[in-house]
Amino acid sequence: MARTRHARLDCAPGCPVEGTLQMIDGKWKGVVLFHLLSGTMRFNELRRQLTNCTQRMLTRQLRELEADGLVHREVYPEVPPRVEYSLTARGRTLEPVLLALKAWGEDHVIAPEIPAGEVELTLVPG
Amino acid sequence: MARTRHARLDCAPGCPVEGTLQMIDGKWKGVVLFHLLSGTMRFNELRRQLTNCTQRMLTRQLRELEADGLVHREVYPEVPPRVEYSLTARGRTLEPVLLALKAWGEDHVIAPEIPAGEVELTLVPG
DNA sequence: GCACATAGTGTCAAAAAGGATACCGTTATG
DNA sequence: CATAACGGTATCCTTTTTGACACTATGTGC
Repeated sequence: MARTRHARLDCAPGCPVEGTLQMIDGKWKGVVLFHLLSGTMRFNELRRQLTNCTQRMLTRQLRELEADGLVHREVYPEVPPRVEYSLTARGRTLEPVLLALKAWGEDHVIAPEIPAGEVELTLVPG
Repeated sequence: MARTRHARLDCAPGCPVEGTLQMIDGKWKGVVLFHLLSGTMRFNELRRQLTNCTQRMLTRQLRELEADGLVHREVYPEVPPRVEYSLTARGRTLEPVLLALKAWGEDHVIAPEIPAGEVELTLVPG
């Protein structure tokens, strides 16, 4: 179970907002869910996308997402081990949320990714 | 400054998602921002909307939101004290995010508010 | 004087989240 | 045998967040 921010969510008209945040607010969950939007990924594949994410933390967050029914974990009987993660149907419904978060972040938190070879200088008022 | 989930946000394409979550993920921030969408509110007015929210926590979260430029705090030279909170222009840009969070929460986390007088029984499979 | 209204602040403790490290299991290969 | 690949787990520690409690400021009315 993800973090329990609120023991009960019948507090006010805004509670659904908090309820959703309760599902996705662990460190790395947002970006993990975002990556899985584009398709199934294996553990290390995911991890390589996440700079500075430890194995321990990734495992924890994935297990919580799985427990909350947002992520599906498929174990293949192979050696070396092969485990794939994908969004559940329920997890897929988070797409509008994730895209909204991404859009806002790009506009207000960090500069968007700049494709290689396309460098643009931006002057920031002193 | 709100919680520092990530020291740096240049880690991957999904980082804007984490960047936005970093701004709004304190307990009560989501629901506070949501309420302020509909207009300016005073401290206790806000608090009455938030079941179980302590004065201390509300103050803390409001101060963080203010520091991050999402909320404007207006102090009136009156007694009793009168302080009003409202969304900044920057805070207003979070509307799509907040509405997406609310929509998902209503559909997947909790039942939506039922207007008084309109009671509907829902059977949950054992 | 006291009580009331409003909106806090300071401080410490408890709870929760995140981090570090060592270790594990399986099979395949040289 | 050692090493590699992959995806973990256990355990303890550190840091952060939240909660509890006491206290604060101002003017007004009784």
